[in-house]
Amino acid sequence: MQAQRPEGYDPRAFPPFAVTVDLAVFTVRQERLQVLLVRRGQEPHAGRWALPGGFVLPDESAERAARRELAEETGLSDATAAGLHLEQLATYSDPDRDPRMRVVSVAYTALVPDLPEPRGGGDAAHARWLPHGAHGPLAFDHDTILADAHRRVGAKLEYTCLATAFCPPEFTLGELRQVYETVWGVTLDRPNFRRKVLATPGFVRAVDGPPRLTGGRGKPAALYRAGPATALHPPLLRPEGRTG
Amino acid sequence: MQAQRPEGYDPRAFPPFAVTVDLAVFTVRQERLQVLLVRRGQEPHAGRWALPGGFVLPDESAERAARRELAEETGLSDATAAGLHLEQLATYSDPDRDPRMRVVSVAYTALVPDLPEPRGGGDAAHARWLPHGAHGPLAFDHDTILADAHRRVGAKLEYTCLATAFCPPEFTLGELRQVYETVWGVTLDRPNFRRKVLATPGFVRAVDGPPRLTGGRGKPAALYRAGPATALHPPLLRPEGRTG
DNA sequence: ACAAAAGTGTTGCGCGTACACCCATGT
DNA sequence: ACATGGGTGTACGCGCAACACTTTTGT
Repeated sequence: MQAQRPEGYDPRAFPPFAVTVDLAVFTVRQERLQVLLVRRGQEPHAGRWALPGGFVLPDESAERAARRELAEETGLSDATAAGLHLEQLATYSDPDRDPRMRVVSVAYTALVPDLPEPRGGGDAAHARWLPHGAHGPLAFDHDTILADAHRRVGAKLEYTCLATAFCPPEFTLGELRQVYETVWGVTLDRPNFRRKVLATPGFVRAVDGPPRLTGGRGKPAALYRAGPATALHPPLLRPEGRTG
Repeated sequence: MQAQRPEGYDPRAFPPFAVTVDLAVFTVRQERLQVLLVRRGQEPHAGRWALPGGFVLPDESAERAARRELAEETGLSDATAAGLHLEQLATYSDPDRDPRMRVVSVAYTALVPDLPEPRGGGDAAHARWLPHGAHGPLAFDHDTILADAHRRVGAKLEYTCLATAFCPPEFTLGELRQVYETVWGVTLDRPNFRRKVLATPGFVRAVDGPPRLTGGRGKPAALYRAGPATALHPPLLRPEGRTG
């Protein structure tokens, strides 16, 4: 980019771009995929739901801005939010995506476990979890962003160990399987899923202490923690055809 | 992002961000992976190689800016450049990535066939193909961008039909295999590769007319064109372990 | 004759799929 | 007793890796 530059470096000489971050935050809750959304109070798109987000400040990277916004919107402490999985998705730059001015937005995807309902500390008073798809059309191009994020998350479950990011620190294999089934919208064969996960070194580590717990009815299940592995080899392919 | 906004909409009220695109353009040439680079004439990083790129104009999206720059740097007509594979990679926004001012750059990856050496029409006088790795440290954070691009391309070859983007309109299976071997840095079993490609519906279509051509010594090979398929199922996994 | 690359055949193993079956708990 | 979910075992089949082998060109 810095190859040849038509004029000097007076910042005012460049078209005024605003740079923001948008967050597509997912969780699995009540056997449904849920998205963190805020309700817009002003035009444009007043009354619609939108992805949380905000401006990138002059001295922070987009990643830092995204993590800051994530902490604010979820109402978690910065320390807790620092441990959440956050990943850059894509940048949306259509000149008309915001009618007010030129806004380029770097979208991030976050995967969080089943957190308490966000009682935002001040800034994000009405950030709420909504089931994915159970909200009307979102503001701006956020429907596109959300669809891209969902596709990305579904694809990454196939070849990474990302699914543990949806789970609490200790979880059962049934809960982990629930993540896959919810995100993909399919049902998986329980025995095969179990073998697949346990056969992948570093995916999960068994908790040896009290090796069982109940999730309601049925036989108590062993507990596991996320392992050090990040990649999944060979991949855990979802049934049926492609997603794209 | 537009959820709550601290002040009005005077563009001057926002920190001055410049938004640019950087291009990681790959080709396979002489059995090597080559990258399109420009030499910097001014500080900072004068004399170093850098990725081609430029500013996003006020009324164009980043994608359009990238395609415009691609046409300029390769010296191709807009019509030809419009057919090239272009894909958003990621956005780089470290506050210190450019010492002059705050520059947020959206990086794109392009895969092109073995084009004639770019004799840039004016703007890009010294854009050149260099073998990947045969250039010193690049300017700014372009080493990071290039490494990310290479990793992305390698991964996408596994589960997409993208490899044909490196090939001319008609190509032999040997040339297609060369793409995989060059990008991955491995050697593939020829018979198995052939079967794998031909068994994937829509990956390639045989050219029936004059069904052979010579690439030097050896038996003449049948010619193929890229098919309509974009995904590759099941994937064509590279040998050995992961890339990350 | 030899090298080099295309194309065909064949075999065996690994892994995933699809089941059947037992175990432990709540109602 | 029965439903529900956890955990173990097993058999079938597809896909791929790893060869051997033939064909067609250039030198």
